Amino acid sequence: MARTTGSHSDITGPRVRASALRLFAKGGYAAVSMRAIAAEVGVQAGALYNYTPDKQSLLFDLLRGHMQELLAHVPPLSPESATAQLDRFVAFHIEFHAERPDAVFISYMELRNLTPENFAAIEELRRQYEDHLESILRAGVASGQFDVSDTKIVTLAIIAMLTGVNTWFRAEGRLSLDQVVQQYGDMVRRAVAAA
Amino acid sequence: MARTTGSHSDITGPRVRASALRLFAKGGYAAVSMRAIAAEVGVQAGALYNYTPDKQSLLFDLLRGHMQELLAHVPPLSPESATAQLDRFVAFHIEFHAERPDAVFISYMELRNLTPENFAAIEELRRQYEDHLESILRAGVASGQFDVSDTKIVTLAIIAMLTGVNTWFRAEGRLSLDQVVQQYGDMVRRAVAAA
DNA sequence: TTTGCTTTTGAACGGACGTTCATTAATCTG
DNA sequence: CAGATTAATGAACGTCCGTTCAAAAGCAAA
Repeated sequence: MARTTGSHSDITGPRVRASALRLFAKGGYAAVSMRAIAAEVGVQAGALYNYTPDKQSLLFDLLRGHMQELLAHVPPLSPESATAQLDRFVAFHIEFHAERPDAVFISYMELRNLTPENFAAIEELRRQYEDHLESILRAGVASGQFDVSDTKIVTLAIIAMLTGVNTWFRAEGRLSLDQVVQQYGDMVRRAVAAA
Repeated sequence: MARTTGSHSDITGPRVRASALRLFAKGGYAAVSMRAIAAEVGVQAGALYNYTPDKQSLLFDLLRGHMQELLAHVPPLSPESATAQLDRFVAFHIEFHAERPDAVFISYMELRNLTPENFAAIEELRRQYEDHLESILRAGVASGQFDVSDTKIVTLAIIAMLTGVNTWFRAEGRLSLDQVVQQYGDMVRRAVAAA
């Protein structure tokens, strides 16, 4: 046997990435073999190398793609009030992350399995995202809407809190995503608002 | 060669656990081999099996030990004001976690490498810790000191925020641990305080 | 229908993995 | 000092790993 009937790179390529994402999220990069990914796609291990030069690139491409999509969708800074922008950021972060639990998970868990160069590239994208939120906080401090003594720390605290939603939120659970967004919006607003 | 001069289980045992903790935190459970742990201890791989029945037990014992120590040290509920108890909890959580970055790290990252039974045991300990914070929040709501509509969510949000400190805090950094505790105490207090 | 391109197979490579165990040396007990 | 106990070695087990590649087969254009 060799090429199989109906095989096309336009179909197999996305399936390779989807299976790798799912399996890396479930079992961890180091514990998932190329053969396991191939089995889910329905090909032999050798065929994966038509779609990635190696296993490391497969991981890196997934993380970079996720971070680039995150940056592409974050609501841009605007002349609106800082409070409105912060509300919008909270809603965006929770909703965007809720739609991509696997990608979010590996973006936090598999950083240490990147080569140093690949790690640095992802960290740079993450820093850009953090800077975005910090800009909103700075604007609020400047306008007197927020009372925050250290915008860097509060940035990291807010992002950690929001991303934590992914560890427990289930669409079929007690609360709707909208309710979660409301609750976290309240907490964040109160944590930074000027008296 | 066989038994080496100066070898004692009282010495080697702790060194095995310390090396496993350090290497699991640095490289991940799946990526760290028994031979790598043995090399750091200074023995052959076979000698590790005097101290653990297998690799999985080594991981589980580290996680369980960490969670048990956490529960043993958390300030007990008291008749104090809820606000004071919450402040104390925030300080405790940040300080306890800052002292054990490796154990904290593997307790979050390596859960999926536990067998289902071992995972359930750790989750139960974690639940106890979360319940402790939620009891403080409930007490504050009952006394009118806190305004929190969903104590479960706020519990998870606070713990995620506090644990996030470990991802960036460095003792030699810009802020002292005391300053960090103050900042997070402020944020948490404002996020839950009644108007 | 032929030709060239695309896609996959399946075997093979060397190496690393967790774990076991007979053997042996060091240490402790009395 | 002798015997019992403890602790480690080092080789071996079967298995799986990431990756390579010649060969083969499906597909598309002429």
